[in-house]
Amino acid sequence: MGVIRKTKSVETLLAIFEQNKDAVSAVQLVDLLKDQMNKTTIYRVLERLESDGLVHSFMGKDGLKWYATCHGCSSAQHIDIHPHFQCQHCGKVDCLSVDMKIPSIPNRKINFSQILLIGECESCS
Amino acid sequence: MGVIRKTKSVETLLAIFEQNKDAVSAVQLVDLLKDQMNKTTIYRVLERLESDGLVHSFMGKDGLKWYATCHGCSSAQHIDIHPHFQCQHCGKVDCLSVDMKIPSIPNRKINFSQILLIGECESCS
DNA sequence: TTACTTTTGCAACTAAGTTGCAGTAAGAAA
DNA sequence: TTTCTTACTGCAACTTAGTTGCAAAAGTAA
Repeated sequence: MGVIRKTKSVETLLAIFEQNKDAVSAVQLVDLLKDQMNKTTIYRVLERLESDGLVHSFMGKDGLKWYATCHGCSSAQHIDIHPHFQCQHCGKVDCLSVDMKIPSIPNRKINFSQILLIGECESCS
Repeated sequence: MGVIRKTKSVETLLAIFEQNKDAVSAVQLVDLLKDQMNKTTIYRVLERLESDGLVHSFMGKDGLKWYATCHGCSSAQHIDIHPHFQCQHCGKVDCLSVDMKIPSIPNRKINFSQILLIGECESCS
């Protein structure tokens, strides 16, 4: 890990994440890039980008995997844990920069969290 | 909705939820009951129980659907929204009775939330 | 260029959850 | 109790997200 080669696929995906402030689902990427690269490649590149700390992943409300760029993470640690928002109507997801206090729970060690707020986005309400 | 018949399948599932304080995944139920009822039935009964306010569902960290009994909900409204905890090692999930403040986000209407805290449970740490 | 290693494409697979339809059983009405 | 209606169930086939194994291609360092 950490030795990512700068291949065409990697550059293509990174470019998409740079342009895109919102999160992008794996499914969207597979569809978007279906003429340019194989879906297996997409899933594997995303895996590599994540383990390298360039993007982070989380689950959307329907059990699909979403990805977005990281800020201040590395392969050693994903510190950029923040809530996400998903619109019930259009399905769009984005990262929120608010920070929510994680309570401590007796007898359990909490390592990270996935907070998804669900509702209506600006264009849908 | 609201007109649930008390069939054998419904009673079987409700009995499991009564015995079980932890949440149960659909997959676990399908496996547990594979000799007693069809998986289609399980998914459909769960759907009915949820829309009737008897159980609530949410996504686990691996994108599987989990269910747990509701307290104080009805078909009209699922008020029993609380965080869940999932153990990274054994995969077990349970409902937490802490309550977390949901921030309000400009330009977005938040209807509900899915908060999953991930870490190590008592028996795994 | 050579040699080595990572990355890619392909095809086949896995697993969760869904759908359509015909048959069965709850339970209200007679 | 029997009848009738409608909800419910089982089956088989399907859909879809994501994974795996392997051979071929492309990075990279020397």
